[in-house]
Amino acid sequence: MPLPRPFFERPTLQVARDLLGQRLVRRETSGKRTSGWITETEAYIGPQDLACHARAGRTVRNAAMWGAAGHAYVYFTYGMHWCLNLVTQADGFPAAVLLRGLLAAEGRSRMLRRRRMPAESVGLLNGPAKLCQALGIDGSLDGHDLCRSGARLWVEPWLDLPDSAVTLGPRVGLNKVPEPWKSLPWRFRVSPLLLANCDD
DNA sequence: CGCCAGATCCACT
DNA sequence: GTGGATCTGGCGG
Repeated sequence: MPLPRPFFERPTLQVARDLLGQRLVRRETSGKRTSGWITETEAYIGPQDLACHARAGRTVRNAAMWGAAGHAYVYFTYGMHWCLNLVTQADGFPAAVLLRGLLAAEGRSRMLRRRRMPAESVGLLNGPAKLCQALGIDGSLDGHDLCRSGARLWVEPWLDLPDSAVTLGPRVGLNKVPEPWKSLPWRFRVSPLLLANCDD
């Protein structure tokens, strides 16, 4: 059962926090599943957030972020990478959660193959572009409804983590973004100690 | 280990 | 024409 739309309609920081420990599931045309537990997220909230793609208003690229919660916002960057966001809050307000890291759950060998990595390797899903490549997520899923039955991509409830298992920090890769946006603690991670025994 | 250049597109200015 | 919510491999300490 996918997480329902009301989960995503809440404040973005809450959604980013609560997505940790839940499971992102991708169903391919073959019907096969690949999935992973969410270990790292970032919140991007509104036109005034100067790190958010919506800072310059609504564009073709960021249109999905302005739409209803519970949809995917998938964008292309650096000439070769896709990144996945989950749209939050009210229809008409641009906000989303960037997924930055997963722990492999189902379909590890297929994910390794898509990433062209040998078996036994680490670093399979620890990055926003890596997890998209591993799960086969690209621009064709931009605007995809994660809450509809028959979705190709959705989030399943799994673990509810206590606050003691969550670490906050500044968002990553915001080189030219001015303060205070650059340093706001809007990055959420499952505490590294809890993942110390886990490979990807 | 850490630092950094190069890869490689496309939406936006 | 520009530069990015990134990744990888190469190089030096």
